[in-house]
Amino acid sequence: MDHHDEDDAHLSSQIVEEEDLLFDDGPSEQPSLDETTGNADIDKITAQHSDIDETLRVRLAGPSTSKVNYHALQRLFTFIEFLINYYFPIQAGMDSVDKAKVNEIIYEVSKGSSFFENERKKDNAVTGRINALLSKYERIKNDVLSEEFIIVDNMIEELEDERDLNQCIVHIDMDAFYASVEELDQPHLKTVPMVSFAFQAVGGIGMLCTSNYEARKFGVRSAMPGYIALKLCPQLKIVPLNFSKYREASAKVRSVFEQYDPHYCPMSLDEAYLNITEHLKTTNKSPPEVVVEIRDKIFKETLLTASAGIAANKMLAKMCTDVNKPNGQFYLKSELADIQEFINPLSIRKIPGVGRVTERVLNALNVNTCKDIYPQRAMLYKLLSDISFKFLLRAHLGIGSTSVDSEYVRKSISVERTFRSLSSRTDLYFKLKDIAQKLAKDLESKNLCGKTLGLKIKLTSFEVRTRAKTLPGNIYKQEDLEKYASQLLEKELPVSLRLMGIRLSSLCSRDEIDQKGVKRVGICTIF
Amino acid sequence: MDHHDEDDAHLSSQIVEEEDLLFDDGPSEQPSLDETTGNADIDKITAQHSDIDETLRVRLAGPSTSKVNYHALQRLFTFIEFLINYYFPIQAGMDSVDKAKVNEIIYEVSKGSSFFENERKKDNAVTGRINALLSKYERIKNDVLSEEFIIVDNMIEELEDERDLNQCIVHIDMDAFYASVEELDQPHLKTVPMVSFAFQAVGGIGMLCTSNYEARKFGVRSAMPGYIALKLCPQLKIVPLNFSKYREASAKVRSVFEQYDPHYCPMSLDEAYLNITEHLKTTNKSPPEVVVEIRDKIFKETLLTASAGIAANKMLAKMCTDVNKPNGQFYLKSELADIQEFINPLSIRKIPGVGRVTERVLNALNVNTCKDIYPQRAMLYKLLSDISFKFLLRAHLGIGSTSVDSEYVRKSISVERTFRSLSSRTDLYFKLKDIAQKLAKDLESKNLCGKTLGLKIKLTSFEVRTRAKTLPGNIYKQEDLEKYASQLLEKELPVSLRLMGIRLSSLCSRDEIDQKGVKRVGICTIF
DNA sequence: GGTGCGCTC
DNA sequence: CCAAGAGCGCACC
DNA sequence: ATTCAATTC
DNA sequence: AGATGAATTGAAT
Ligand SMILES: Nc1ncnc2c1ncn2[C@H]1C[C@H](O)[C@@H](COP(=O)(O)OP(=O)(O)OP(=O)(O)O)O1
Ligand SMILES: Nc1ncnc2c1ncn2[C@H]1C[C@H](O)[C@@H](COP(=O)(O)OP(=O)(O)OP(=O)(O)O)O1
Ligand SMILES: [Mg+2]
Ligand SMILES: [Mg+2]
Ligand SMILES: [Mg+2]
Ligand SMILES: [Mg+2]
Repeated sequence: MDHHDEDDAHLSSQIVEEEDLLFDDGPSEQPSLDETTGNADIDKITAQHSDIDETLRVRLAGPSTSKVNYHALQRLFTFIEFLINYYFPIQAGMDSVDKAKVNEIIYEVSKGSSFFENERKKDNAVTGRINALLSKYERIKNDVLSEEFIIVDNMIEELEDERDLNQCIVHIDMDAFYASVEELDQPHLKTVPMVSFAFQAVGGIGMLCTSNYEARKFGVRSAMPGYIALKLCPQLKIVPLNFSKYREASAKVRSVFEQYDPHYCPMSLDEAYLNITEHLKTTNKSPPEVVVEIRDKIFKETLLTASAGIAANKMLAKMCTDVNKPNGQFYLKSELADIQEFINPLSIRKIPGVGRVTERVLNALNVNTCKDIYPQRAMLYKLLSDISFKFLLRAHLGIGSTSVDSEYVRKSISVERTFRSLSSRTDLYFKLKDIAQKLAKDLESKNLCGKTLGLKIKLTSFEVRTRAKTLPGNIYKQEDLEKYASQLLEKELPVSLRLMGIRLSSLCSRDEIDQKGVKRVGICTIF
Repeated sequence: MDHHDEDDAHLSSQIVEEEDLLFDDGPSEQPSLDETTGNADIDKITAQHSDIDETLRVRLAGPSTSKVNYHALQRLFTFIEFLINYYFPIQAGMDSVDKAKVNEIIYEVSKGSSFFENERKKDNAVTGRINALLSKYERIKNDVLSEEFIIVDNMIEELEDERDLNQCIVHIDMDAFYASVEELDQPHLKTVPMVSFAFQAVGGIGMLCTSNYEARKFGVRSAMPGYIALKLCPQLKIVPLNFSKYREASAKVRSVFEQYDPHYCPMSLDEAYLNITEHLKTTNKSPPEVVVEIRDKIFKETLLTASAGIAANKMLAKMCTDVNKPNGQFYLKSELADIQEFINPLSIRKIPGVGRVTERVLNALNVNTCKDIYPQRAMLYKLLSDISFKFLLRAHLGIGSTSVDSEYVRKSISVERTFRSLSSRTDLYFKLKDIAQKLAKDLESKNLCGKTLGLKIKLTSFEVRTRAKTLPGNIYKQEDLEKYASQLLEKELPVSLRLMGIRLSSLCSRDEIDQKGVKRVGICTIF
């Protein structure tokens, strides 16, 4: 499991400013976008659907949630039902359209590739984990577990003490951020031709960073390789990234946040938490009215739309943002009953921190929606780690952190690159040098050094390995990074690689180290 | 009935270029838009709903169709139903929201005004007409009418001869035209604050010409007085008209039409028919592909969106445009079966030429949707005029004119003005002079003169009267217009008026008349 | 030909 | 308190 | 301290 | 044929 979000400890990956991801290596020709080749006999593929590898199919569909937006749908349903009853009682009938078709296409197009085989391996590993869990589950599922129920219920009481319903937390997330920024300069991308955005070009088009809502209708999503996106949507317009533009837009947005909460906590270029409790005292607007105002200012400032969630804590606020996603907001009142009503029907996948693997695991344990957590609590307590279990309990109770703070201490820094597969030691060492150089530059600009050096390699089979060494003192120079990384690499040879990366952790500011790299004793240390 | 559209005779009101509607009379202060006064206790009004005056309520709601878009809804239903069945079997329940509420508010706000009383009078008149029809209907409804069936079925055979399925007719209509043009210059109008557009200012805000789709959610429509729109939507942003901008945009759009059909037939600034049969021979694109291309060019040219319908004739094409209205298109294949399937479920109100009165009449005769026309054909034949009946038959059969031609001969020209009520003869004659002057100017610019002069007056009670006189020769000079109009007005005095207008018909070009105003003999006359 | 009405944008 | 303006067609007289 | 897997944007 | 990059956290060893 993960739960890097939502702890007392600071939210993970808070910043990720995605600086200079414009590469200086590799063949930097613009990928020819008119390459509308291989238009895919999609219908043929679609026809022959089989049920085997269903879980793989789902996994291959990528990490994005999709499925169904319960609350938004709920509103739609009531409105539709009203129309139906009011105007005519209608009866219809049809079968599958989108989701399954998209998954099927991705599956067929992927089949056979190294990537595919590696994914199959991972999938099998998950299946193994699940089976192990299930056999434990089988053993206990008929037990009464009265002791466990007591323990858990005490635990819940303790967690309840964490609950703070007095803060008004807002989560704001720009809609299709990079895509929308591009549309500002090229308004024709907004409509009929649907666009999306290439990340990098090694051989082909590379990976997509995001897609506009037009493209999403075709199943085109973040983190999808370009060539698959083109199968799903041959007209797809692909445009290269312009980080500086996104950073500019982000700065404008943040200047608005600043006005409502000077301690606002940015989570990425397009996303932040605000605690508007204090601001509310200065106005007689209601929370949703304030948030409309914020989004309005953002729009006036950038011509970009944002969505927002308003709730008692960060977890709930984030979940609320999803409810009315493009260009909408959702206000969850800080009442126990409202919170329960909101959380219960949601798929556990909507909990931030529950991804596709955790979802599969929990589904196997008959936990599909948040309301399923409570009746299964004793069983989950026995099967999951303490941290994971408490994470789920908090989610089910709608309890989360309310601390919104812009202070941020980086814990690691890294550079990694994918390339056409290499095996020769000289080629590898050459690449490694580039990577070390880039990392050294980054360390320089951030005035950082670190004691733990990590090497990451990805085999051509997509298997990933990491090796690390904690050194006696802090390093930051290119030559040091290269030297220790090379030592780690040496032990892995011979290998055929498609990626290498270097990471430095156990960081500290260079101002704090003496010449030998040993960290000076902090002034405020306790002796 | 009407049926000015869809005949062999040219489509009515083809042009209506809405020239210089910027008034030179009346107090031309900009209406104070911040006048957010009288914010309406809407909920109070809404609470006390009663069923009396239901038809009046509907009438007061204004002429726009609204109700329900069957085909669009059908698609929505099937998709929603799929989601429901696929993800969870849900049951909901709710009551009235929009339509009824809007009608109720309009009704309550209008009640008591002169306008309201006049509308009530008209409504009663329609009720009377319907009752007369119904008593005829009662007498014959149990007859077998076998003769009539035979006659009608022969008529249908004849009409079938008119059917031409070999043309590809496209109807294109810009979305929320004036509103969208304004949004180009003021993009912030696009979203949260909803906008709409004032026509004229006498005392208050005047009439709205159109509203953007945001405003339509509140029930704000074309031809609604501003003060009612503000009750429905107090945040409504009202902006004055800028005809020159709309004309510019229209010209750009038409330049696109020109490329696909040089004989395209504009029906208004934002609307035209094209016959793309010839164009299709020059490409291997399908009709919908060509239309996507057209709409795409329009967008690239103007940044405005258009909707389109593609079908075998003008009537069907126009109906198709409505199916996917904002920014969409619908292609109806030119197959008998498809046409029937398309037409049958539609409300008769969707037939262009069937307005709110005809709808009420037909509903009273148990004709609600187009498919009801056929079984009722003998009855309708006996109750309606030959022209009206044939009009309905054609609509039901999906038969319509395919002639698309830009030639246009104007049949009348007029100027009319509303003002704060006047009664004194001197005031009235003074106004009449202004009107005559404006008409003389228009006649000058179009090089026209005419033989029939009409006076239109609207009493303060909203009762409208027209008087006309056909003169021995053609006139066009301000003094002549004024003289004859004054003679007609004189006979009506004393009256208290809110509008006067002068119309000239039986037109001909000034080049064709001799000095006495008598039309010269046409060169091509047959003797 | 004159008048009223319905329809369209 | 507050409901447009331009144009066309049909029905009836 | 090391490694791997999961998660997020 | 073609499947990112930066960062965090948790679990296991
Ligand atoms: N997997 C990824 N790899 C690289 N960049 C990503 C990835 N996912 C998202 N991003 C970048 C591009 C996005 O525009 C930006 C913000 O992400 P996110 O808020 O999740 O989606 P989005 O803003 O594009 O759409 P939306 O928020 O409307 O769903 O972060
Ligand atoms: N009484 C009226 N009814 C309709 N339109 C009118 C009226 N008076 C003036 N207009 C003008 C304003 C409109 O923008 C323009 C085109 O009308 P129309 O195509 O019916 O609506 P629209 O283009 O505003 O919206 P949409 O076509 O999306 O329904 O004609
Ligand atoms: Mg976003
Ligand atoms: Mg985001
Ligand atoms: Mg329009
Ligand atoms: Mg129109």
